[in-house]
Amino acid sequence: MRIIDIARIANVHVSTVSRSLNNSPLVSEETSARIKKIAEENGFEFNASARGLITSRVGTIAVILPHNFDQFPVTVFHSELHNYLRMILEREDYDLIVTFHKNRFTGVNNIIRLFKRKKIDGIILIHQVHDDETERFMKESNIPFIYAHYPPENININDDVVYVDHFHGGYIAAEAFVSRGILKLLCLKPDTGDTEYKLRLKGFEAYLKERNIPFGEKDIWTIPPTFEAGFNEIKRKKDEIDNYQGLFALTDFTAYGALQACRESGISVPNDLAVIGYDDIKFSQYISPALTTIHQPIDQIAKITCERLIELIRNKERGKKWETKRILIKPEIVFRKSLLL
Amino acid sequence: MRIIDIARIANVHVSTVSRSLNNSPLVSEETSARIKKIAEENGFEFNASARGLITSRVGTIAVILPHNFDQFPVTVFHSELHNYLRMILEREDYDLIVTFHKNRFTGVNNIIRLFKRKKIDGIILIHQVHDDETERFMKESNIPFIYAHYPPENININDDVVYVDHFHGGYIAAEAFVSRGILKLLCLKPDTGDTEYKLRLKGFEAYLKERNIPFGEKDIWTIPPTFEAGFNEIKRKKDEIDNYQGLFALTDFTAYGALQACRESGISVPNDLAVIGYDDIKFSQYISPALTTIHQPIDQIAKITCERLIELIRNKERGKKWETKRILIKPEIVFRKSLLL
DNA sequence: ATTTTCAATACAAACGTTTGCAATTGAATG
DNA sequence: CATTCAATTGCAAACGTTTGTATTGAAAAT
Repeated sequence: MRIIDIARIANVHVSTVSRSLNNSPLVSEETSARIKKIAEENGFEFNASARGLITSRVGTIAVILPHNFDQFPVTVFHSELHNYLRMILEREDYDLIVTFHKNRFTGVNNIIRLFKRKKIDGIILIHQVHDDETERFMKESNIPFIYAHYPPENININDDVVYVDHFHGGYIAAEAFVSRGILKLLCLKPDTGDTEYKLRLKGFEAYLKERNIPFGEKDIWTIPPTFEAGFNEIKRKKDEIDNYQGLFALTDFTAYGALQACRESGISVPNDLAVIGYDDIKFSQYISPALTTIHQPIDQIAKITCERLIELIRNKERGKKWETKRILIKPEIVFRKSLLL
Repeated sequence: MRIIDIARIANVHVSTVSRSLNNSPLVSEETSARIKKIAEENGFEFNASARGLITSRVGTIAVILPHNFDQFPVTVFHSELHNYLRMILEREDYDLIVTFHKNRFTGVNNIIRLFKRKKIDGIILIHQVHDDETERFMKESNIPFIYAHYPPENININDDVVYVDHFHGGYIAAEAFVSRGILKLLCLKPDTGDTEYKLRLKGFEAYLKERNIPFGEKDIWTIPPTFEAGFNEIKRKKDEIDNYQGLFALTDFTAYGALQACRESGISVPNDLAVIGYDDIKFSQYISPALTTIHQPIDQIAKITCERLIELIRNKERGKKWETKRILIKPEIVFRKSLLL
């Protein structure tokens, strides 16, 4: 069923059908109603190829993921984010293509390729695109795009971005400890140097400084962001642990490792050592003891990102110039067993 | 850059360029080489819309997921599967559109809609499509499709399917217990009635029967497939647990709950009670004690599914009739702490 | 009664490919 | 030297839309 078939049935020209189905005001009410009825009855759907050929609008949004596919906890986070994005864009009738920045086999830049081939309507970047080629391409081809989740420190000042306030996350973690009289604090920090981790730590330190609570370099242990690293570090430095009352793990997964090491070493959580994680991966509520942690509002990130991107796409369609926006989401702490409310 | 631009540079007709870039034998070696060089230099990509308009082949495969999006462990499994699928199809230069069977807001059947609009090349179904409308549509429109992961009992005998041998999974679980002299066995079975669970149980029972090991209705506890249900059931029937030496949880997540209940109830795993789960979700290696479980070879499922689907697509393109195939993958047991090797 | 205006509709070109068929080569055959 | 043939290449229609412009007919303005 094509619009020309509908045209024949309705006894009008194809262009009238096209206009009707696209809600153009250039068709009379009755004609349009008649056409829409016929289309409805026949389960008509536009041929996206034909349409895309002319309009370059194909009803598809691309999500670009970073390439650390096999780093387990990262994957969980991205999958969740992706699921939410899909749910939201479903409502708007957009399809979602998920891809990595570069094809690992051919080395081809997927963003550029996708856009050339399919005329993607918009792009959601879940990681920083560091290379100039891509950035230039996106700017030149005027594709609406938005960064999601990553802190804007890494991103061009003029790009749109929706991000979580990692500084604040660290800040409220410190607050949670201190307000409970837990003052001798230790931090497990990933060694990957990502900005988000740095910000979490800065927020943490900022609060402690405000309250004049001693916290220095020696209280920051830098390790890989893995279960194993968390486990080993706590086991290895078991003796030093006795000096601390609270542990802030900058990612949940390290916290799990630490928790296990504590159990095996006879350190009672939260009595001997209170623990706060960061991320609120779904498993954190099932681990034992259930982890108190800073919740990353994935659903919010997804929702706001989509809304903003769709706004950008609409702006572009109307040829409207737009301001870039940086939208900030405040994380919250969720209390469980590893640090009681 | 369009093929006509390349044609001008190469001083040939567009049709020659098209044929060259599509590896048609109707172009001489030198001409073709010249054309390909120019295309390469200019970073040429076909316009998928124009191409799709004619060929109905757009380089897109759709993955249809079930709608239990928010059931956590299910999501993890699907996300992993999806990730693998993406990796593999990336190599073949297919894009992946992920969608649910029906749009939850509009009620529109996404499979039918997608195919009408975009002329999807092939479909991977991660759940059973129960409704006749979809099934009829797929058959009539001759779309290559394949079921992945679900047991073929639910699926039309004439459809392609790649699935895991759940029966065998149950069988080797029983074998693992029995060969270690653990004979008084309990099974935690999900109450959802999915065929895969039934098969796992059947395999389990089959082995026990072979060995004349008593195992009856009272040894099967039927509960929701959740962490909480596993936890509560064990806590509630704590006294009865003393009669058992081994627990087979038909899904890892229930096993996690059971493990936690054991810890809180002073039941030592694996000494008092050995535990085997099913799925091998990534977390099973981090839970404490690490879970011995039946591994679902997600990577294999993904790989084989893709290979077969691509074969189906090729067959269709060549107008070849093909036999349907049912491909079976054997799961394996992975030993950790909850039942020692 | 004639012209102007306007809403509604029709016409036709364009989007970038693919592909059956025709035309052109140059060489091989009779 | 005329003919056949195969290998290349060119031509043009087709795919299903969108959209600027032209046409229509009737109402409004002169």
